[in-house]
Amino acid sequence: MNLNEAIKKIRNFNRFYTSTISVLDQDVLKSGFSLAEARILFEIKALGPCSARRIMEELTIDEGYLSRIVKKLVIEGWVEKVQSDTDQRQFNLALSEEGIKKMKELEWLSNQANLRLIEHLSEKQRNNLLDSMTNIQKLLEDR
Amino acid sequence: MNLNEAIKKIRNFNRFYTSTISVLDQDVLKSGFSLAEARILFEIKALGPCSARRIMEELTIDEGYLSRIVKKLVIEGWVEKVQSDTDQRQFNLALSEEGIKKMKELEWLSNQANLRLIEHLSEKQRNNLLDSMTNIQKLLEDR
DNA sequence: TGAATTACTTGACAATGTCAAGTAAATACC
DNA sequence: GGTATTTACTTGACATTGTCAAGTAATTCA
Repeated sequence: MNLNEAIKKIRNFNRFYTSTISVLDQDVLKSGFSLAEARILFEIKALGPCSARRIMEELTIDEGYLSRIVKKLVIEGWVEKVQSDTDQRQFNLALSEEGIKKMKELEWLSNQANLRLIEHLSEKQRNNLLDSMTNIQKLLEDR
Repeated sequence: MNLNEAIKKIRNFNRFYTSTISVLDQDVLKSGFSLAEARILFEIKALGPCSARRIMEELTIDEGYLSRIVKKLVIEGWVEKVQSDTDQRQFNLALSEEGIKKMKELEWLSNQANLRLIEHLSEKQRNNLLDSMTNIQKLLEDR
């Protein structure tokens, strides 16, 4: 297949996969969190207690916007915010008990959605799918 | 690989591929169109002259919002809107000359972005990549 | 014919995101 | 040590994006 055909095929796959993933995301976003809120919560979960600055290094997000969202998450009880001992300008952000529970729920929803994606496959097909994913990732990841 | 591991792997791939695609989209969205505008333009391009109603069948979008965006696209000269002969409530929406040119430009940008994605691959690797994509699509598309 | 439906528009508003100025703490420089 | 600069976060003002429901005119159905 020549380059032009290849690009066409890739764009086709991109369209297909975007719509597949967006279906998966719907469940998680039924949680009542906005996309930005969810991204921030996932980041805090992934990083563990961290500063807003640290989150900004990971996520492309406006500083003021982040500040306001964190404020909201704190008010709603998902996140706890404690001024840092070593630097009083900073705050340690961490999931509250409630937040941890909620994030587990979201993980579960996401897992269910992904399960629905593959539950119709045999084990052989499933492994085949995973191989293809690994393959794509390997080919595209170091550019 | 068992189901739980499989789901984990798939979620990992989803994260990877979302971020890959979002890099691709950035170029196109530098065109100055909002996401909604771009989606509508791509839809008009794909469908050819069509009504707003027809676009709503394809895209999930609020009726009023669509109406306003079309209005804006007409004012900016990308789209032409002609009242239908057979049903005076409807309007035929089509790309203008300018719109056609602009969309070709966007296609080109998107192709370039996708090219950058694969230009480091040998022909063999490229075919391998495409095979994997075809494979994933086949396994996931009819659920 | 007139009641219901359809296609689109508009007003009011809510949610999301951006920019720049502001505050206070930490660091750098002389 | 004092002050200038930088850093971390906050806030106000505003722009963009998206939603809901009411409104208008044309069409369809009974």
